[in-house]
Amino acid sequence: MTRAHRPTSLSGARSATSAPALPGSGVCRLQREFFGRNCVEVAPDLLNKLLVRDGRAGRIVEVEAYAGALDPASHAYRGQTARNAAMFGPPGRLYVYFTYGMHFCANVVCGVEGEASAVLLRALHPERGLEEMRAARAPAARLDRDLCSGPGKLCQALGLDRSFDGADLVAGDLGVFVVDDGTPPPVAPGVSGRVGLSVAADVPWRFYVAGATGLSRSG
DNA sequence: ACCGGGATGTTCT
DNA sequence: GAACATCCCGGTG
Repeated sequence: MTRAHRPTSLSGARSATSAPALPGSGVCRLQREFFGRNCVEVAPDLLNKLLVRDGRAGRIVEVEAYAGALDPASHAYRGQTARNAAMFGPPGRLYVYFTYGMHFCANVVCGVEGEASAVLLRALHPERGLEEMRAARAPAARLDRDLCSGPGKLCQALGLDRSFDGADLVAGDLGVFVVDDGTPPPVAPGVSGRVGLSVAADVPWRFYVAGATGLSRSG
């Protein structure tokens, strides 16, 4: 995949500056205000943003919204626990949980503190650090399009685990943040029911970049 | 292409 | 003890 420009400032962007724009490029980190809206609004707006973790980055191509206490499918539906505590914190942080005995999944907390509104990151288009991603996903992912084509896969590819639970994406804790490189979200994103749920799966809160390579299984 | 089963361990009932 | 916001591999059409 070709890029119009290579944002060289990405790799070195490690410090917790509050400046919205990185000097010398149209690339900017998303600030807390971006996440402080309802998950159903934030979810499609996250499409085509970059999730960055140190030298690795992928473009977000598939997400799902989970609406806290109002949503039977949300981990927050039955209130706060040790596991889901990060979701009840301020927006702009990660909620990372462990599931099926071997996989991690990452959410972006949004809304307002205490609301437990979140967006599950389901698939990325790999953009940078592909060698590291391949190493992290070996031996399973044979094709690059399978590196990040699912919520568990993208966490494995970027090395996101329990230690990233609660990481602040605005400050760039542990080298993780979300970046806008000027690519707008799709005007008409794909919309469908949510994947892998036994309750409230048909709520149309899955959003994806139509036609993108590397969507998850049910994409 | 599609489907079925097993892996694996944390969390909550 | 059951459920789980999953993934991978090996079967079959």
